Amino acid sequence: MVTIKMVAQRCGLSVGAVSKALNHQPGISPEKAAWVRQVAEEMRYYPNAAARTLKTSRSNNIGVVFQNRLVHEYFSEILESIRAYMEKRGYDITFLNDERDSGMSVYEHAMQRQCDGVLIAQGSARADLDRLVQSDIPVVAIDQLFQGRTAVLSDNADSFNQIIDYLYQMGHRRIAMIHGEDGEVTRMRLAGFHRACRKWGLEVPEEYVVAAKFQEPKDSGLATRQLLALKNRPTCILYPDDISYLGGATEIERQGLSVPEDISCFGYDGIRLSRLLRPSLATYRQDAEQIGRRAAEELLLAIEDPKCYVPQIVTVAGSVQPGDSVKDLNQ
Amino acid sequence: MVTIKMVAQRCGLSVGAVSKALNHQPGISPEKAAWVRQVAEEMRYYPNAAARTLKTSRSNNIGVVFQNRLVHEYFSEILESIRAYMEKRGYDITFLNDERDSGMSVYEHAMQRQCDGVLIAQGSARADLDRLVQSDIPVVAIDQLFQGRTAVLSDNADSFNQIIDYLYQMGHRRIAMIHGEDGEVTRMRLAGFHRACRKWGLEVPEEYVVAAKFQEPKDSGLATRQLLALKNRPTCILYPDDISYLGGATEIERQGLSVPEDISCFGYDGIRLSRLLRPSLATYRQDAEQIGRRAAEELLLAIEDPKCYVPQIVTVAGSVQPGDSVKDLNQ
DNA sequence: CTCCTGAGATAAAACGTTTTCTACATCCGA
DNA sequence: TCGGATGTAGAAAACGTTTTATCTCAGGAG
Repeated sequence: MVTIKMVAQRCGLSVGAVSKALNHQPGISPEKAAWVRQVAEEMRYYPNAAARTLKTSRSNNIGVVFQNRLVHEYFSEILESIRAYMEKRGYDITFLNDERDSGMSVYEHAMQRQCDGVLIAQGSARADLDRLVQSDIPVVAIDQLFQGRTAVLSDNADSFNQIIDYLYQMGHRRIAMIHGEDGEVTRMRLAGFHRACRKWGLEVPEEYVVAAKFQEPKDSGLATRQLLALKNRPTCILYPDDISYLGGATEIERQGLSVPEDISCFGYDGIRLSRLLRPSLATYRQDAEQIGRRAAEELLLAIEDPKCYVPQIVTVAGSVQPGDSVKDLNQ
Repeated sequence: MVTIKMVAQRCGLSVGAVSKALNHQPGISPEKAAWVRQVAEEMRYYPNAAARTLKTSRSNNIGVVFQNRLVHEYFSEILESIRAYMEKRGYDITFLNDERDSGMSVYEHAMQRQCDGVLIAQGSARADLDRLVQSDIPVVAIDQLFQGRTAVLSDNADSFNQIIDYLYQMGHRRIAMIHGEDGEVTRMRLAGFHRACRKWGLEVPEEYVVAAKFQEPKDSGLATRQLLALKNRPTCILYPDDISYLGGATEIERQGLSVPEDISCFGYDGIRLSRLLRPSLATYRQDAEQIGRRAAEELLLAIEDPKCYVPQIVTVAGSVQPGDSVKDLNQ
């Protein structure tokens, strides 16, 4: 490790002078400063992160709490987007885990590592997060709303406006919805769904709305069976995510039916795979890349000027991705 | 932030004494030490990571270099497994990026952050990694071989032993293989494929082996078209990964053929999705969870006793996951 | 010629730990 | 009773920075 002391020695200057030069601070002549910077670069000097953090209490490190949702493509994309953006801005990212043996909370973990800010991209464990959210560490949440904190998410309500528009134009009038666990996202989606249906004058029998879990093909399979058993069967089923659709499709086939001939299906997320399936999956594509980037941007704003930062709810537009899983009933 | 000084003050002891108590070091009476620890816990004291790192030059932080493969389920699973294990062992993980604006290499980045060790889980950018690999930072690589460094990967050669056994028993004699980019993994797989075919006396015409890229449906689609155009068409096609299979399946359907009636297909990886497809995908399931865990274990061994650690190549067993995409030709 | 000003540089403190070195009792054996 | 172990505690240095306060030395004004 080459330290600032070595650079100072080589330059024949004091440590303080070198520090000023490297940080572009006054108190050293511009020419000498430039020279020092050049020498430092040649020596491949990079300031020790720990020392700098200790002194300045800024770590250039942001924490991400992610739970185990890493394996869902939608979240992976978000994380990748965050990573790429933060990297460009000179920040590292560290996973913040709650389940440590030591009874450390996420908040304490973040404090201990002196994270400049934290991104929350998970649903459960609210209790543990509260402490963090109420602290004065800058926080931005994804797909989740916290009092007084910025949240970034798809326009879940409006998405159903687009979706129902699309389905209506395809001639669908009996549309059922399988939704995920309760939470802001689900509530927004349900509201959007009902509003959009009302707009077109579509009736939504109570039994057309059935609960399942996100990303659980088995659950959505069960829900699908329920819907298929109805006397007045829907012509189209909306799934809470693309993976759930796969569970539904399995069930549909098991009943001797086929997509989209006997029943149409519509996903959510628009993971890469949806386009590769046969029939290709009509779905609502969430712009994960954008969601991640916006979240990162907001967090940096909050970090750089906490006093002036005003929290807000940022919605990111997605779009209907047409596909063969929805039959055109007009023909 | 509650510091050790506050704890010392509260206990009426010196900072040094408290430090010894907390770290279970001699030089303080056991009873008093226990009491100090209790007080510290009550005060919710957690040692400042930066200060500790600065002093001890151990960060309890390990670097992971991951490129943009985050969005591939196989790698996501590995990462998640690593994360879970490291967390249990009290380590945090930080992404190490090469592409920083500052001309910092991965090595310098790891040094700057004082990473106790680094996990490499990517393919390209060898040049940049060399410096890291040749340093004396503990390193473990996944799916990649470095001179004198531990590598963890599936038994790519033996996997084809199992795969060909399975296919042979299903009556297949003409088996084609689409493989990914050149590299250890691909080389091992090709060798294993040829060896297994020889074992069963299967002839492998040159045109049965065609190159594509990993995780690129379009590429594998092209390769598939090539294979389908052969006079002596194979009865089964092996794909470099499950996602590539999807590209192949699209092409097969486009030609008016169907899986598995006209041609059987076999994937690689065994991502969750493979079981949800219809027809379900026969594939080789890599034990990503185990791969991640073993890599993490090895890295910690290397960290804890660098002198005694001996690098090795760790192969993790996977298994054939049968599926409907392979037709039983015996019937 | 002296005094003041201000720029440019240094010295030193501080951040929160760990660790080494030193000091002080206490206890035991002679 | 005294000297030397022994065990417990404190003081202080160090890790590599940043930052504040202090110093030095020109140069210009009076």
